[in-house]
Amino acid sequence: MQDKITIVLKAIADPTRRELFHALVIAATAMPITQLSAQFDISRQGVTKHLKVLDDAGLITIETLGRERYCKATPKELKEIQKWLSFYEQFWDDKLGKLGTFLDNSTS
Amino acid sequence: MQDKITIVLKAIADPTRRELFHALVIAATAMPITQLSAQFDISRQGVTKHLKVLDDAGLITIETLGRERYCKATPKELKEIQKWLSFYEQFWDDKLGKLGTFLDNSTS
DNA sequence: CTTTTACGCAACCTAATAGTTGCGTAATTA
DNA sequence: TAATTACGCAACTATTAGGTTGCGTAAAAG
Repeated sequence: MQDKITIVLKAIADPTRRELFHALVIAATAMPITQLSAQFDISRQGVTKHLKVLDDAGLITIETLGRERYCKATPKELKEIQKWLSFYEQFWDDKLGKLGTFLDNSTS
Repeated sequence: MQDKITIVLKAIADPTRRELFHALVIAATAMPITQLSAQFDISRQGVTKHLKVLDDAGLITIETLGRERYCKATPKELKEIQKWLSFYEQFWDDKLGKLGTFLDNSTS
């Protein structure tokens, strides 16, 4: 299977999914799928598929209430990316320009 | 066309490309394609394709010297992701739990 | 009870991705 | 000069992704 970081990165790599996620974050309230998809010009099913991907990545949570399914953003999961990035920060302003080989304690 | 952040995120969303990028970062020296691809169990052409994607994202640079093409990592471009993430940091530990609507000054 | 609404499931289409192999060519080595 | 090496280009294949439509069903509204 795919590892966590790959799932999260793939989820936010799609611009439509970033928009969906963003809409949920700034809404700051849970929103049913139909209401959410009204803001986008793709079909409800298209939105549902994207939400599935976001859900699998842990970036949103979905809760059923009656016939509606309320989605809300869980941005905390973005820390996964922050964690991945953190290893490379040390190389950003090439403080460590040409130092040969480092200990490889980071994953992929 | 796709915007910058999408290109960068898609580039690092693939595990093989993250490995290639990582290998170049820790090598801390430019490396010809064949030498680099020797560390991977996909074909040279497969590696070349991935390098093209990383190059387009600005995550590596490639320089031709004689018959060889030297690749080196340019991790600075990861700042693009950091920038995207920064907007959502404020929501991480739900400091701003249920505050209604915020100003939407971030992109997608 | 009937109608509408919100949804999931499944089938389908198309385009993009990750990978391959074969071949040509320019640079290096023998 | 001849052989080898490093590479790009192109064609091909299989799988995944983003999107659609149609249909069934359970909940809510009339």
